Amino acid sequence: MIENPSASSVGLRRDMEILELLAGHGGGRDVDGLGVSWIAQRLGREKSQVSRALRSLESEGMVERDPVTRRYRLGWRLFALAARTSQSRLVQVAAPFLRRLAMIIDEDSHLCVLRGDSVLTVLSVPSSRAYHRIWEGVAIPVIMAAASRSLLSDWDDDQMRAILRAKLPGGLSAELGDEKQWLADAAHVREHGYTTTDVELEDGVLGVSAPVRDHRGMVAAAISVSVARVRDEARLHEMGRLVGETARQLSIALGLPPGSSFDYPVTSGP
Amino acid sequence: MIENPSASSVGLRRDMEILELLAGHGGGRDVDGLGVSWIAQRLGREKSQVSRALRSLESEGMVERDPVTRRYRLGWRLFALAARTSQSRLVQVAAPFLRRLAMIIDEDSHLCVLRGDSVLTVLSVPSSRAYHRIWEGVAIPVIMAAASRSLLSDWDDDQMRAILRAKLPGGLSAELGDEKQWLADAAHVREHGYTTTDVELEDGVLGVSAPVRDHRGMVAAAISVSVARVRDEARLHEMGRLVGETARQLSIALGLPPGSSFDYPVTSGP
DNA sequence: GAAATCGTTGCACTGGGTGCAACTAGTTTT
DNA sequence: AAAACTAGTTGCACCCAGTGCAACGATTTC
Repeated sequence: MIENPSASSVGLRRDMEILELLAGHGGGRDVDGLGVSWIAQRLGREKSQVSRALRSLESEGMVERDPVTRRYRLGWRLFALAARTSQSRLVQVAAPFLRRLAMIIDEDSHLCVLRGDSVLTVLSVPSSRAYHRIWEGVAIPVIMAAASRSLLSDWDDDQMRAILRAKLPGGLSAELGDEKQWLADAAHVREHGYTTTDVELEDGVLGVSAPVRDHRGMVAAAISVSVARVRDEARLHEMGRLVGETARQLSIALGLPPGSSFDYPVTSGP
Repeated sequence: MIENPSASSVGLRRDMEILELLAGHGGGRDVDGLGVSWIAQRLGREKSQVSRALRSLESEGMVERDPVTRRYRLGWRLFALAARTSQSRLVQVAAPFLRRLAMIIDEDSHLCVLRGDSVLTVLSVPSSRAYHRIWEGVAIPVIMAAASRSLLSDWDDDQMRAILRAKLPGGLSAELGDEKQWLADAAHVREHGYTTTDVELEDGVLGVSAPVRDHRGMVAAAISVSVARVRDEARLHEMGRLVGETARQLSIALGLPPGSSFDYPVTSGP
């Protein structure tokens, strides 16, 4: 058999597929929870296998079963474990900062981290306006996230080029912006402490992001704000300065020594 | 232990033991993360077994490895799974708690969440008495909801003041109570685990509410009960204690580590 | 009440996990 | 610098746990 270098055991893979399915369908509006047969069919596995796997997962508290509908959903144990991840601490420290930021500029604010070749949003604070999609827990490819510019900002140019080329499957490269723009954006982050992404992610929305550093000065996360397209260039960069300043304060709250070489002043500039 | 009737598969049990160990020692001790041999010894298992299990877990993102120290800690996948479902799970898990509460005190009980600058009621359990308005799916402004006191209870005073001022359009401020009362109510929540709102929302009705925390300890929702105005102050606070205790138990059911700093005892007091 | 759906269980088979030991790699000791 | 020690990975033979099929009980549907 051809070995996957990062191979996972069959049992674990099956369990993870089940958990992922339960998580994915958690946002469903209809009835909540999934039945054994539905999961089995969706996964292309034996009913019996899924039934037994779920019972095991239940006995460990990873899933729980509704006593009446007999449907499964994710369990308390998973949430308890999640609370102990490194992301969890980050979120708790960052929450007040993002709330304040969202209140001031009244736009959706997100906290994103880099995981592998995806950008994971770990905290979303919606603006006061209407309903916006919650991105928490959702991972999107590096090249499609506005926050990537900040997350990758202190990578070598070569490494950045490498990940961009690897992750741009042909045709997409044109519409998603070229390397030069990425490198320029990263440079802007290094100089000014934030960057704006003029690539359209959604209609009429700009991305403003800034890097958050941990105690060692390494980029640990990024604050990303979706800004409704504005004509006023100056106002956009004023927002950028605000995002950058918030990221700087959050970095210090996370243990970045104030005044260190990484704790540079945030300046507003094109 | 002799024999668990609802037995878990061998592989899963081993994986869970590992994850639990990582969770227990990941919470900021000396150095972050655990090594293979240490885990193996602690679990009384073969090194090789632990080594392979951890590699599988890593490939699924359940754990992640520090590239330099080669130590493992809990991974982003746990966080991502939990974040995506905590919302929808809330209602399912909360339902029995609210039903029980409504049965004991025989008043309308509601579960409310904060969305943007509105308070959304996601679950309503009516009392046995006659007709009461159903609030499910209804969003009302923060300043007009009794549950807000609990939902905002661990915000900074500054942030709370900010949202109050921003959302009080002039003339309304007078009749809806002043900032001091809000801050006092929030403080009461932090100290006693619940609060009562003596501002009249409807005729002769008081609002009793308590914060529900998610696995991270953040306020995720609030239980809010409309109590027919009672003369007896002591009875009101006894109800408050009951609401607070229900919210506490619900929090734990949602994954809040029992005994954590957020899991404070609920006390009845003015 | 027949039929369909959903979930669980019994059982023979086999493939993946297990434990031992050898191995590499890094660090400290002599 | 060789030896000794620690940390982690890998090869391999054995064998038990997981697999798939099918039958079964429990509900729901028509």
